[in-house]
Amino acid sequence: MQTTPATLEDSHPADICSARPPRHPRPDGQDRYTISEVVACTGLTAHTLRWYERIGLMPHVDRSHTGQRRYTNRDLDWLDLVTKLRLTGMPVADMVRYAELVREGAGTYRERQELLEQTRRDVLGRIAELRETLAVLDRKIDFYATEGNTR
Amino acid sequence: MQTTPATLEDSHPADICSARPPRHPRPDGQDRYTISEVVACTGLTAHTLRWYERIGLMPHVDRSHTGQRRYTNRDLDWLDLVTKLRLTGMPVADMVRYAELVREGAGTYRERQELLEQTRRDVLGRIAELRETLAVLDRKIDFYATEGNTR
DNA sequence: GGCTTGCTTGGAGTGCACTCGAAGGTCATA
DNA sequence: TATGACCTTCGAGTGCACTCCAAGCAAGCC
Repeated sequence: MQTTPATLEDSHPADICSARPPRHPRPDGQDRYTISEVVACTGLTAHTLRWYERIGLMPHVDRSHTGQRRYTNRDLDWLDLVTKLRLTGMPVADMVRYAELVREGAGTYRERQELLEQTRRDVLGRIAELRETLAVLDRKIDFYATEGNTR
Repeated sequence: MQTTPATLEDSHPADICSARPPRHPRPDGQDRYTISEVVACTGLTAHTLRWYERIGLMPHVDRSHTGQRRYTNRDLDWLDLVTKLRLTGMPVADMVRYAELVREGAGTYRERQELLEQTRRDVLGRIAELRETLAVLDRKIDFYATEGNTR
């Protein structure tokens, strides 16, 4: 697929197996973001970020010497995935399950694949539903545009 | 647009302005469904149907001489629309607003049109998001399929 | 030292969309 | 006429995904 070695997949729970255009605010090596920086670049709230960690949806985030969270680029990528999955309507519990599988290492590849394939089917179904709804909306909008202008 | 006269649009709050393939269980005239019949053909629960009425999301449903609900084909069409709008993620409060506009009559055509156009934009955005997510899922699934098989 | 800003924790609270329960009335069939 | 399924109302309860709060620690600055 690409150059990312499989070991990288398991070296840290963040599960970066396919590179996006890596628009990280800082290059790897200088990536120690405070929670408010992560808030600024993800749009999530600090409350939500801490809550994600509490429920096991985030791999354990690194801390500063005073105990404050320091997020990495990898954490940002993970949050990006979580955000996308959330948009599909995937329940948080299922995402936690996926996070657990990632933590368990390479032995769970098959199960992860199945989970994502199920999600993929859900997304396709959802898109189909939305298309149908769009058709209804278009008919109604057309009606209002036509009838609304003739009276 | 089609043969449905504009007056029909306002004759009853159900707002049937664009005909779907009218797959109604019974022809107009014999359309007096009990709540459990509506449950069977919409997939909504009786609780939800009563609740929709309580919060003003349903036009007032006809009653039998003993006070039991009797739904019409028009009510079924309205529920179909509501179900579709719900799938778009539209908040119930917004749907109630739309229902109010329908109840107010033809004078609200423009506002209804704007509301639906906004919804339309939301749906398009949602589809775009889902497509992006789909791309990420495909890349990840591909990774698991490839890496998973070589180990 | 005092002030402000930003962070920590655990637990409690919120808003949405249902979902259920209790108490009782109605209706078709045996 | 009696049984049981089905209906009514209103109010309370549930589950999810946050969202907020209080109390307290730490760092930077005047």
